[in-house]
Amino acid sequence: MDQLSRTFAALADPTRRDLVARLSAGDASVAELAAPYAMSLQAVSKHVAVLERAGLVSKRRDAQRRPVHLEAEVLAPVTDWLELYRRRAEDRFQRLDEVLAELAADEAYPQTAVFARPPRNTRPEGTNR
Amino acid sequence: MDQLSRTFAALADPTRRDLVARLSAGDASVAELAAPYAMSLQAVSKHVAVLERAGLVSKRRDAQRRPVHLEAEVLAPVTDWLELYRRRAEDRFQRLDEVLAELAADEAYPQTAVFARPPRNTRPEGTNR
DNA sequence: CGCATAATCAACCATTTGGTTGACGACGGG
DNA sequence: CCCGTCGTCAACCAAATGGTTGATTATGCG
Repeated sequence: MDQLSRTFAALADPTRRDLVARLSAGDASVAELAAPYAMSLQAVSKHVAVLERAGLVSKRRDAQRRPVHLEAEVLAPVTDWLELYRRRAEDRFQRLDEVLAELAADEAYPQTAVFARPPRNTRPEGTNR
Repeated sequence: MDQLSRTFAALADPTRRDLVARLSAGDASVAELAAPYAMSLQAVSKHVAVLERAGLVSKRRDAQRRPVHLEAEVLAPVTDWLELYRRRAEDRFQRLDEVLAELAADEAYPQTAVFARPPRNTRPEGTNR
């Protein structure tokens, strides 16, 4: 699994998002993290391990405790990905010449609408597994 | 499953992210979307359904075709969530008085480090399922 | 009408996921 | 030294995921 998939998957769980939220306020041990939840310590330990595999979190070593630290900078690429395609879609939506082109296309192919015009650009990123 | 989890989960798959990327360039039918992949049309249809359940995509109706349209605005809450906690972590990292407070705490509780000080704020968002 | 195309539905399968309980290893305090 | 705490490892389980094939439903074209 690629990095971006691991990160999105890690954040797709409400418990793990809550862990990230709490860790944004400061480091915490696994036991401290586990306390509020109605689930076993082992389950929380697994959640932390998922965050760690995604690079979202790291563990120090302090006696028996393993203080967990949020690596907030790895959130940036995720934001970047989201913003790239959100902006791309909105830019396209707002461009006037595009709208005019669609009108022209509607005249040329009245029954097959906009989407059916000759393909323009497909697969901006090669990302099939 | 909550909205944010559905969105993150939808984007955790490379094929689905590729679909979003391609749809950011314009609407496309399911068959058009399926063409580049080494998988069945039904599989792609399922992927589109996942995106639709997450609200990332909508389908129009045009004869037999179901042109798929990217609803880019639902990406915004995801970006907002990410930026909130990234910024919170970085702000904390940069605040000088925080650093001084940690030093003071280290003197008060020498063996139990920073993370073990009296809890400050836990659970900014109630999000355990 | 009858056929080809677009898409979904349905059943099935293998793998992953999120949780459990139980056992174990590492460490520090009395 | 021994006990209690912190954390992980291992095995297990139910449910969700990502794919398959086969059948079914709409729709437009000749």
